[in-house]
Amino acid sequence: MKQRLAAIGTVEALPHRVAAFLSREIESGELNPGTRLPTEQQLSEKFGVSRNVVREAIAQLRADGMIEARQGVGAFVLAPEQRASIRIDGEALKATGNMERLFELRCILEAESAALAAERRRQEHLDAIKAALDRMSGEERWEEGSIDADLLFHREIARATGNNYIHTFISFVCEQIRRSIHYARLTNPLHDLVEVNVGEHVRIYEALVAGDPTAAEAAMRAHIVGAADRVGVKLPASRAAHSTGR
Amino acid sequence: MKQRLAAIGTVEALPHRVAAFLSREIESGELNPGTRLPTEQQLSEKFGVSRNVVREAIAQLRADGMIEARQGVGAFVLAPEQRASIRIDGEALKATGNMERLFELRCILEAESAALAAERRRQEHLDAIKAALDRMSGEERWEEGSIDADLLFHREIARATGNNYIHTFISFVCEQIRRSIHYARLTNPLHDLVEVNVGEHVRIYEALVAGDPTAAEAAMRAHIVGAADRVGVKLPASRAAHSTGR
DNA sequence: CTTATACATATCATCCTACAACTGCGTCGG
DNA sequence: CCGACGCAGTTGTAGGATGATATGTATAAG
Repeated sequence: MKQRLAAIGTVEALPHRVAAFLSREIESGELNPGTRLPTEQQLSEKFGVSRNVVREAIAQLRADGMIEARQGVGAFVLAPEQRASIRIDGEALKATGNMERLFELRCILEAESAALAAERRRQEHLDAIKAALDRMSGEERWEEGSIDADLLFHREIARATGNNYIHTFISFVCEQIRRSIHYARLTNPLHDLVEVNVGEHVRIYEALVAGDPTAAEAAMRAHIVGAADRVGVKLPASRAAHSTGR
Repeated sequence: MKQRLAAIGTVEALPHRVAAFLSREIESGELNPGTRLPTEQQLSEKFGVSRNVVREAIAQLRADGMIEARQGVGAFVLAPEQRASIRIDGEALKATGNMERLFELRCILEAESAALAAERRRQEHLDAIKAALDRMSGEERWEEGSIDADLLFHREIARATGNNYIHTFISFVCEQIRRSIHYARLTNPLHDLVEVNVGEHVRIYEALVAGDPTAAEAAMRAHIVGAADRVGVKLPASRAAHSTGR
């Protein structure tokens, strides 16, 4: 039996499609942890692709920790608890509503990150953050260069926390948001809001210099709510707006 | 019969080794973002493996968002900012200090998560959380079953936020921490602390039922600080301990 | 009958060759 | 000058062949 893989407009590579198919089957519970996958031979026949393609797909899933392959035996589905890594695909962000959720997550992470950074920042961190801020305010319009500087500003703050995980997560989230900005600029004229954006960043920076966690957190929350609004994302009514510190 | 040599210290699979090699080259900056990788042909000669192996290695790196392959052109190193996916390797947690950082991240995420859940939880969420709590307190000792219930408790709270990303992140972080628990139990007798653990969970649950975000956040912070301490992780002196709400 | 050895089989791991699809660039003809 | 075309190089896919490894099964020794 030959199964047709979803062939949406874009020409996604075959291995990716096979991996996505199997991944969905695993996530949805159709393939319980512990069960053995069909052999590569069977899979290649089922999907109508070469074994090479199947192998690449399985290699991906194995790298993601979803399955384990034992030579001479077969490939087995691993329980989520056994997985050694996490991966979040940027593709999934395109679904409606995900942008709001992502901004919400960003708000949580960055607000706390700003507070931690205010406590732990050293001079070198402040210098790096200041440099990004200068690059940002030097630009006339809010475009490629200044957006880079904008994101760098946030990453540098994350770095100042001294926590690599926070830095990694925030870097990732920021990059996802960069894409939405790129998209939003096509429909909205955002240029005249540069001063507002810079002003928000300056307030964050000043709080960091002062070493005031509460002020830094409040400034960051205010900024992210504003930034979300500027790209057309309405944060759900929640504590995200309560930028009153603790 | 001649005994078959047990393959102890099994060699890592070839694709994995190639991927690790290239990955190190990229991370260390020897291969700058934007540069083109050698062709698959050249790489297969360089490493003395088949092109197939090289392809699997590249497929892994591509899945990790490290490189981008364009048909007819070549494979290019992506800047960290351009990566479309995030992956955290469980192996890295073994490094000293990483456990503390992970707990810190967990504290941030879960505290806010609890607050959001207190606002948005529906009856079904409360039921699920209560079920996990009951399963946990039903156990005599803090072992496999009750730890499962413990983590389920936290995942259900994350689910109650209605934000998939939060749920995903917390699920992952929790699973990493489960391992540290398993390890910590080998050296520390933790059993007599069950009541403390359950008590902390009950307070979180009650805050959720009451729909009190501030109390939920405070209870969660207190719990995580306590949990970290019980598995031998000392959270860095920080606002993490200021469970005074906002 | 029990046990151990040898064999057969199934499966993944790797290698190999060939071709298709695509890109970039130079060439050639207008 | 310039556009159409073809060529070489590269990745993507196909399919077979062989090696490595685990598992089951039949066979022979005790």
